[in-house]
Amino acid sequence: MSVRVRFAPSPTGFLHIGSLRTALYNYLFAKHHGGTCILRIEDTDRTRFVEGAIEEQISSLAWAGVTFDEGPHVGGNHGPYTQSERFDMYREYGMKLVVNGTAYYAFDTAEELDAMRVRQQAAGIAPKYDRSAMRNQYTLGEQETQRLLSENAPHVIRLKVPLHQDVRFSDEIRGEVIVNGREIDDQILLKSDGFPTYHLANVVDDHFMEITHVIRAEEWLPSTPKHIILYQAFGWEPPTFAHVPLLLNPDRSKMSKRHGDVMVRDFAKKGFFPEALVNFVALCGWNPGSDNEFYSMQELIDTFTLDRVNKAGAVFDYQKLNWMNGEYLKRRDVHDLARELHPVLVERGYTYIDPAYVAEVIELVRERVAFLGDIAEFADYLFGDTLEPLTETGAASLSGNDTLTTALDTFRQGLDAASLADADAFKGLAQRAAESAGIKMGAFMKPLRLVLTHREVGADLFRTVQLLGHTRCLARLNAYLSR
RNA sequence: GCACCGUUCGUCUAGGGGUUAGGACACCGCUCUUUCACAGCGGUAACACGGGUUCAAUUCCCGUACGGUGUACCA
Repeated sequence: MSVRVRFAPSPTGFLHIGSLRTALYNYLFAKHHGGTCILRIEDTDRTRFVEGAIEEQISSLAWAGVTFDEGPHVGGNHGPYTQSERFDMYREYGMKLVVNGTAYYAFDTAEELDAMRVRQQAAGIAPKYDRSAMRNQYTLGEQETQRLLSENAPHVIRLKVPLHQDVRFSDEIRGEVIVNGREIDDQILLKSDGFPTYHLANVVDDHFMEITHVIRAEEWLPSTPKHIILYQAFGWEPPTFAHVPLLLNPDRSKMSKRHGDVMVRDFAKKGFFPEALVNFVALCGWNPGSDNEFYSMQELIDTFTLDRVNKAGAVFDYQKLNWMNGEYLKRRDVHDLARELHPVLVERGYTYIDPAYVAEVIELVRERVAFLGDIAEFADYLFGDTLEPLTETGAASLSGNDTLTTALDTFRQGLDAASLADADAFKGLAQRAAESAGIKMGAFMKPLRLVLTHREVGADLFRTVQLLGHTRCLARLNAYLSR
């Protein structure tokens, strides 16, 4: 049987980085096995629906390179792929369970349920639907139940959990999991608004969409026994489950907004390369058993297996992600990068943005920054005519030093006299200028950089001079010397 | 509280009955290009604890501790 997996987000907002990883693992697993990766929208909670969320999530996924073979946006022959469009199915299958005695009607109000939980907490017992004391099919009797139903009294359908039975399943990542039936709540399957809960919809859909492997976040592990019971109640074969570990905050709680960016769109906006993010996130909780840390999507597909997914949650290390992005910056094709950087340079109003020139600048400085966008800022003196003002300490280090001024002036005259073209020639010129003024080369380079770029750090100085060219160097030297 | 899941350097991880417990990020140091960086080299740093099993346990088993998740008419 061919592998079929699904990623099933709910349209409640932007795509979370943890969701991206779950989607990625599904995608990698499917592609590794030549299977099918399906997108399903779980929009059964009408109160949390966010307009545009589906489109945003799909585009975030596509940005990262995760695409789907079936889904609301691409079709497929197991649709519809949006749960709200499958509304009738859930009612139908929920009713089948009522008929076969594995689910039942309940009429409790929210207040009654709250009161029940308060009572249970006060008594020190686990909050759980009390089938024998609440208002339901069993306590009310068939007649009263039918009467309430005929009156259209608000009601839900609950799963009748077998109390004296261990529920067991084998998780691909965690192994055998066994839970006693008495620990499992009589979960609501159909809400009073007629919509299914996640639990029912998920099981019905996974069955009819012929899902073979459910790869989802660990937070679903505690409710999996309910799903197993549902499969049993329907007489269906459950899929294989694999619960992947959570992405964590530095304090080891579930990764959330409080500690930094968590939405995929935020990472994109910050300038992360999708390849770097995917590479990094794939390695958070999985690794192929090799020291290599760099994987293209195809290499991930080739090497991904569930048995190498870790059990423990992984703290999301932003610092290491930055490093990885820098590595991609160093490896990417400079001309592609120049093209990508172009709009930023235009926006900043720079004049020296010829593609070939920009590529040279990128080549020169990219090993010093982690983001492509940083280059515009880092090397602004190479893209524009005007310099940012000197810092106070920079200005102070230049002032009141006549020999330095002499050396700078000598360097300027040398530039003026000859048309030098390569970095070594500029270096020779600088050496002679320093020597004739009687200062060390080392003492000359820093001020020279300062005058030419108004920065204390930067790429190789003489390559910088070369890229700047005679005109701009002269202009800057003159501006300083005649201040 | 109860249930489930987890625990190798600060972080991501490799490993696995007998290893100098490996790599990466971060951090520190050194070297180098007569500058700042980059790079290269080196360093600090881990098997949560207690019992078993075994000739031998970080590795297997059981507890404990700690942490996480779940405990909704949310997903």
